[in-house]
Parts: sequence; structure tokens; C-alpha cells
Amino acid sequence: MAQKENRNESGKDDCSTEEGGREKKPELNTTFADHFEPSERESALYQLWEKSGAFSFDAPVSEESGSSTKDPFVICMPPPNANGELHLGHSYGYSIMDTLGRYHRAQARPVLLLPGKDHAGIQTQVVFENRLRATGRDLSTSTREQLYDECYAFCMDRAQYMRAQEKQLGLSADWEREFFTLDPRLSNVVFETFVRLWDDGLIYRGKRIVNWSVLSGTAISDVEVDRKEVEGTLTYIRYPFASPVTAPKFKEIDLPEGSQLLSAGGGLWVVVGRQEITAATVLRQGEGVDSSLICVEAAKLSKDSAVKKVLSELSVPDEALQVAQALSQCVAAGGGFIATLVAQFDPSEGLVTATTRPETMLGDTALAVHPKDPRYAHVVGAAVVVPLIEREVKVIADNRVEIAFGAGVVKVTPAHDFLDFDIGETHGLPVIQVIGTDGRMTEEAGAYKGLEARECRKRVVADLEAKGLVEKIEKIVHKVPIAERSKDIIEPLISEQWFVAVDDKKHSLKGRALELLQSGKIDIHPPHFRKEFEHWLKNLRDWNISRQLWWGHRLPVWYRDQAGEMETKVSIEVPSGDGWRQETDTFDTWFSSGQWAFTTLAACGELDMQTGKAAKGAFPSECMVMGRDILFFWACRMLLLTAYRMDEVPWKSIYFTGLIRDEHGQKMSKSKGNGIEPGEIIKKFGSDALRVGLLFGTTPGNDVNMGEGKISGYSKFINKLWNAAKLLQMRTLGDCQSACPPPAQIRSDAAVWIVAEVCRVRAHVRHLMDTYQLGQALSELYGFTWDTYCDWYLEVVKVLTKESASPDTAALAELRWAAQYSFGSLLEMLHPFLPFLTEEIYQQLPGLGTAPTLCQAAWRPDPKQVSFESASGQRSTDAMVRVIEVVKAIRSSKVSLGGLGSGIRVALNTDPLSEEGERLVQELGRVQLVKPAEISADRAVAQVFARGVILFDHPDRAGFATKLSKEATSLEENIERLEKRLASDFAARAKPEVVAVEREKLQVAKQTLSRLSEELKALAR
RNA sequence: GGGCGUAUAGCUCAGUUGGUAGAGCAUCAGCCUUACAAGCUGGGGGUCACAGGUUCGAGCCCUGUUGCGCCCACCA
Repeated sequence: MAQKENRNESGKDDCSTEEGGREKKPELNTTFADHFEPSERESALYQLWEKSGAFSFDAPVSEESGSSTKDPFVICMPPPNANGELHLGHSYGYSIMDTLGRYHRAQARPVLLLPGKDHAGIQTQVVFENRLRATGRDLSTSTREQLYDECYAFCMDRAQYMRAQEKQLGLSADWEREFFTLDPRLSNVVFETFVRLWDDGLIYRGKRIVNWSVLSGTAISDVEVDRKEVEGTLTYIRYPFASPVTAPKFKEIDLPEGSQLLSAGGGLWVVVGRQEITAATVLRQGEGVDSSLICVEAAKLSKDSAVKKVLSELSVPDEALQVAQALSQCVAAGGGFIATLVAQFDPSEGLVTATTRPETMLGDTALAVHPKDPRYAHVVGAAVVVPLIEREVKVIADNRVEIAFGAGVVKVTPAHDFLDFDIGETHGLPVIQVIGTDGRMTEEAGAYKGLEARECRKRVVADLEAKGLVEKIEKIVHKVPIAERSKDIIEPLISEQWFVAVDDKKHSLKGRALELLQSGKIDIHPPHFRKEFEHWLKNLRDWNISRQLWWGHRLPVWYRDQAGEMETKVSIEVPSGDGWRQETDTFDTWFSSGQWAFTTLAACGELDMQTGKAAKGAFPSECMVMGRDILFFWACRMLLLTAYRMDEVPWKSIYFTGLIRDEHGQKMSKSKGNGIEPGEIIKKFGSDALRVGLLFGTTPGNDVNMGEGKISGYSKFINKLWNAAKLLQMRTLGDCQSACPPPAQIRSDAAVWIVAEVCRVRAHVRHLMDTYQLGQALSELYGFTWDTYCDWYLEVVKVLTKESASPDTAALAELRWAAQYSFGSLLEMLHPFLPFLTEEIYQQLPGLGTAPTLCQAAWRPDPKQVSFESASGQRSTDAMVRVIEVVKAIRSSKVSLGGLGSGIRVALNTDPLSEEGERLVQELGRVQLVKPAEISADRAVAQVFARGVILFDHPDRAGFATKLSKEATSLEENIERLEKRLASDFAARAKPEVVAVEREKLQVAKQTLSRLSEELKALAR
């Protein structure tokens, strides 16, 4: 008893004892520091979590929320490349995943955030080789095995560093289940997949054109190719005909009346007039056009035909300005014109083709023109001679040739150009490889053999010039393919590679994947990415999975010479017998990471690959969080391979994040220097601030603009919450060592109100979190914490804990319970977003919950003891809302009345307030409440608000009248609008509840207006 | 050329079944108010890109136009 007394005393005495010395800073009953210092506390808090075992998938599930048979929440987190460090994009993804993980853990679900690192084939090999070279090491002296082992160690080292960064961010991953993509436990499953694909006939080996990086000596995938604009030259080379070709002759006639002849460049012309020019029509000489003229394509110019469209129909380049202008004029003149593309052609000297890579001509096996090109219609099928190498090849027609580019003739080099390779396949052309994998000219290049490609280019041009076969050389800016990692120019060439057939007739991998996707088994956030996903999947082409690298999984393929024959076996283990040697190619890194969704779970025993069963239900995992930029190469492939191996989707939902940009929406890059290092931000503002900065207001799929200003702004929130805790500790919770029991009956309107508010927000936040609307949830919590909780509830707490308050122990107990309940709930809800700060507060304020750490705490249920939803409870909540409205109205009025000071007298003409309510109105509104009659008529000023009228005891009535009449006008307008609406079809057609709402609004507005008018009348007297 | 997105306050962005537009920052006015001046109170500011359509009613749905952006392919 005495103890209890003491507690009550000290709770309020601390404030009152210092009453005398105002300038002296009072001794606060707090252990809280002035500010939360993230850098000092974060690592200790993380250790606390790790020690608690809460991050483990095996952690016991909190029993507070009922059944323990809840589905697990599993994310196999995308493994970052183990060759560097984390960037802001990683922080973003991790923030989302960790927030989801912590949220679901708090819903009493078993949670597995499975971490990992990717070996990242070519990227790592390039990074690692550069490092070795930087130390002066000669790589040729090392064996493949040596390099592999050293690189493995290097990756382990980087992985450790990155793991530390992940922990710094607060990532609540299950570190016991962390994997590296080259881990043998995973690799075996990867190899198995390959073997099965092979057995199913879905793997083939073939000579294909690939992107070849000479520097790294490997083929690289399309997605690892960047394009860079460089200045180059376009060389026009003449290929003489093998035997003379004659052009057809046409008779000459005049241009039709009113026609215009316009040059479109490249020997092409456009005639614009009222009638079409036909093939039989030939333009007269003297107009700059030679005699042999062929006409083709015509396009009508009507009112709604855009000039650009006509130009493209005619295959005229947009740059043909003169033509464009003329066409515009014709369109403006009302249309009805016809534009006809015509051409001149002089075939005697052979065909001219343009190229940026003259050296590849040595491998030409055809020339190609567009089948509709008027200039070359008659030469299709003719033979031309490839100069220098003196090879006779045919002219073919293919609609992939663009009429408008260069001379409209393409030299076809199937071995060294992707388009040419395709054209070659269509037309059955031979493939002649003149550039080797070492970047030097091959045997096929004849006299040029052994030259480097660049050198050969110069020699070829010089030799052609000597023969007079170079028409002209233009400078052009064009994009050349360069290797994303090694930065050298890609040389497309033919090489033997391993492929996965993705659309096999018997067993279509992409077909099955597409089925699963379209079955709706995967929730996609944002939803519109489904279309894009399908689009990519549909357009997937056979997948080259081999790389000529030493870093990665070596293909489980074995060779040996057997009596002069090459024997090939595909198996995980070395086949029995002697003389087997393993394929040297390694897998494309996406082949292994494409199986991440099940290899990881299999490796940690959560998935049985034989039966496909996951005992604890970890597969398929709940969610995948992925940057939208890798949808194509990762999401597609993961779905493809998981569908194949498991006949199941890899995840139940996929969340695509946008990209992180700088504050001006620019891409972050080292060269621009606008990048943000997550480590620096954490050092400066703390992990919580970074997380909030990244998550606030984000929506799936949309890019996030990030600047330091945004983070420093949100770091204010951390201070705010810290101070809220400090206040509660000082005012009411400082003496609570454990949770206060809920009172049997709650008398305080404020207590019911805040608890009800918290429950309402919790329901809403749950909904938002369950539907992956993290940004919305955070924003909701932020607003609630700041506006409702701090600016109203804590102010209320201050009033109710003032020393002048009656020492009512029951009331105090009630207050403490409400404070603990509401603040504990708030911390629980904020914890997924701000884990460190909330945990620190939780640790410092005992009694906020029963779990040893907030990270393990399940969200508390709505209090059963308090039936705030009952009729009486609802009234109580209403009562507090009324108090708030009154105070707001008073404050607002005071400002508009010219800043009435504090302590003025105010009377309320509304429903009576409770004792507590009156006290709150007086304290928070800084007024003295009196009865209406006590305010003398000549000093009364009335302010109408939604619930009634406030009478102010104030002499200045004149200025106020203007304001009142303004309000009246706006009310009248509002009423008019509402009445008009209710008189319209609206009343009959809209939903009844909507109509009712509008009626209610009208009634309130009318009542308010009538009160307002009365007050105005009174003022006028 | 193919696919997709986006346009809302001065800036950065929310706005999920269609019901009279929101936040943060910035700005203006007023506050030392014993948790926080990294704070508090109040205010101003928007024909929701443009043009049509569906609907009683459109920021939201449909069509078209324009600007910006992303991804893929491509410039021989």
C-alpha cells in the first residue's frame, strides 16, 4: 500500500518540486537520453535480436494470436553479387523484405527470410581478374582450379562484408540458412536439372552466332551487352556484277499537272500530286532524274494521316526535310494527295553497299535488298563478286532490309552479324567465319589471315580503294555493342554453345510456365506487370546457357576419345572408365540463380526434391521482391525452371520494385557522382531513417527519387517518437515495471478514444500490409503517430497528469493502462519499419509488452475488456472527438479573431461535455469555460462550427462579421450544390447509402447556416 | 520499330472496387507551450496534361492527341 502511494506521489511530484525554479532545467524522472543515437545503439540491438533466436525459421511462434498452424511466410531473397558491396537498390529491396518479414512475424507466422549471395559468373570473373592484374599477377601461370579456389575465397570475403552491411540495415534474415550459389548443396540440384533437361531432349549443342567478348574469351548473354555511341565510318563498297545486268527501259512522259518532284536522298524521290505515278510512268529528263526510273509504293495523304506515318509507309527517312515539309503542306491543304516513291537506278557498275565493319566482307555470302525496293527489283537473283576474296554470291530479297538506310543493299555476313545470321538461315546461305575467338582473322580470310580485326579493317579499305571500289566514306555516329563487364567491343561470331530449347514441340518449357502464370496462381504487384511478364515469356528464345569462363558451375558433361570417336556423357559424377575429361564451359549465372526458389529450400531441408513436398509449407515461397529491371532475365527464367523441376510456381506473389534515382529523377551512377552510399546514410542518420526514407510513399513498380534531404527529413520522425516515449516515461509510465492490468470499466473518454483509434489504425494497417501497400501503411502510421498520437493524445496525457489533477488512483491506473496499450501497439506497428528505435524504446520502457524483445512480439489483440464498440463506448469515443473539434474550433477562431490571448472566457452552446472533457477544452484551448449566460451580450462573438456555437467574450465584433458572412456565403453555395444534386437523377439512380450521406450533409449545412444567420443578426444589432 | 509506364499544389509524390482532391517539404501569419524549435497552432495555394465518350456523377473507366520516361530490338 505504502509502496503504491509512493509511486503515485513520485509520478507527479517530480514536476511540482521544481515549480519554483523556472530557469533551472528540471530533473526529469527519465533514463532516456536527450536523443536517440543510432550509431551507438544499433549494433547492440541487433545482437539482442540475434541472441533471441527470433530470426530463425525454427523460432517458436508466439501463442498470443491463437493457432500455431499458420502458413509460414517465406522469402528466398534475391542474392546480391558477392563481388562488391551493397548499394542503395539493395537497401531498398531489403527494407521491403525485412519490413514484410517483421510484419508477418508479428502476425504469429513462422517467417523465413532466406539470405544468400550470387557467384555472378562473368561479372565476378572480370572484377577478380582485374584485381589480380592490378597486383601485377600473370594470370596465364595459374591453373583454372587455382583461380577458382582463390576467387571462391574472395567471394566468401565479400559475402562476409556484405552480410555485415545487411545486418547493419536490420535485416532479420535466418543466417543459419544462408547460401552461396556455388555451394555444393545447391549445385547438385542445378546439375540434376541440367541432366534431366538433357534426358528430356531439351538441351542441344549448336554452332550459333553469339556475342563474343575477345577480352574475356567468352560468349556473353544479350542482357550483358551494353551499347555505346561512338563515331565511326560508313564505307560504301561496290560489288561488281559477275556478268552484265541490264535495267529495263521505260518510255518518257511528263510529270502530271501540278505534281512536285522531291528528293528523298539515296537515289530515291517522291512525287506528290493528285494522281498516282505507275510503273509505266517515267519522268522526263532535265528534272535531275536519270532515265531509268521505277515507281513503287504510294501512300495517300488524308487529313488525319500524320506526315511521319506517310514517310514510314514510303520508307523515306524522317530526315528528308524537304519531303516532310511538302507533305505537311499537302495535308494542311485538305488531303486527297498521293505521294509516290520513285527511284533511279544505274546498274552498270555493280551494287553498292555500306558497312561500318568492312573487314567482315571477307565472310560475305550474299547481298540482300528489300523485295519492294524499286531500285533493285530486277537484280534479285543476279550474281555479284565479293571483292578481294573474289567470291561469287547471289543477290537475295529479304524484307528485313531497310530501303531507306544507306544504299538499301546489305552485305550478308552470317558468321558475324545477328541479323545476317537469321537472313542466312532463311535463305540457306553458307556461314563463313573470318574472325576467330582470339579476335584475329582466320584461314578463311585468305591473305588477311592472322591480322587483328581492327588492323584488317584498315587493310581491306586500303585495298578496296586501290581497286577503285570504294564509293565514299561517311562519318557516322552509331552504337556499338560493348561487354557490360569487361567493356570491350563485342565481336559477334560463330561458336559452339549449349542451348535450352524453351519451346520444344513435345515439351514446351515456356508453354508450361505461361500456363502457370495465366492460371492466376501468382499475385503480381503492381498488377499491370502481368502483361509485361507474359510478353517476355512469350518472346523467350532458346537460351544459351554456356559461358567460356572458369568461374561458375562447369557443365556436367564428359568427353573421351574412344577409338577415334568422341564419346559424350552427361552426368553429375564422372562416368566410370578412364580418360574422361569435363566440359570446360560453365553455366550462365542465370541458370543457377533461376533455380534459387527451390535449390535453397532443398539445401536447408525445407523441400524434398524427390517428392516435391515441403513439410513446413515453405515451398512455394510466399513472395519474391525483385527490381522491375530484371523481370525479363530473372523472373522469367525462375518461373521457367521452377515450372520444369517442380511443376509449380516459384512464389505465390511477386513484388516488383522501381529503381532508385537521385532527387531529380536521374539514374544514379558513379560517373555522375550522384550516388548515395547506404553506409554513409546509416552513419549519419541511422538505419531506421534510411528505411523510412526508402519506404515512405513508395508503390510497387514505381521509381523512387532519393536525396539526402528526404532521409534527413524523415529522421525527424525518429526524434519525434523518441520524445513521445520520453514524455510518457516522465509523465506516467516511469514507475510501471510491468504491464498494468486492464481496468474492468473505463471512465475516461480519452482512454477509450485512443485505444479505439489504435485498434482502427491497426485494422487498416493490417489490410495495407497484407496487400503489399507498404508505403501507404507507413504513411498512415506516420500521420497517426504525429497528428493523433503526439499532438492530441500526448497533450491530453499532459493535462490529465498535471499535479492539479485529483489524486484518483483508479483514474491513474486507467490512464497508465491506456498509455501502455496504445503506445505498445504503436511500437508494434512501427517496428517493421523502424526496428531499431522501436526496440530501444521497448527495452527502456518496461510494461509495454510481455515478449522479451519487440521483434518477437505478436501484435496484441483488440482489448476484450473494453467494449468501446458498444453503444456506450461509441458515445465515449464520440465525446473525445467532440472535445477535439471544440478545441480546434477555438484555436482557429482565436487566430481569426486577431490572436485572442489565453484565459479568455468562452461559452459552448453544444451538448454538455463531461467533466474530463471540460477540463481538456479549457487546458488545450487555453480558455476559461463559462455558461452562455455569463457572457454579456454586447461583448459576445459567436463562432459556428460543425457541432454548435462558441461564444467568445470579446469586444471586437466588427471584423468578425465580415468573416462570418464569408462563411455564410460559402455555406449557401454548398447548400445550393447539394440541393441541385438531390433534385437531379442522382436521388433516383445513385446507391441509397450515398444519397443518404448527401442528405445528411445538406441537413447539417442548413442547420449551420441558420445558426450562422442568427449570429449575424445578433452582431448587426 | 515492338512492349510498358507516367502526367495531380512551387518541389517530391500518395490517392485499390467511380461519390465535392491529400501528405511531406517549401511558403505566409502567430507562438519559448517543462517530450521534441529537429517543436506547436493556424492559413494560402490544384479547370487532377489536352480533347471527346460512358455515367445521375470521372483524378479514377473507354477512345484519341501531346509531353516525359523505361525496357527490348535495330542502324548493315
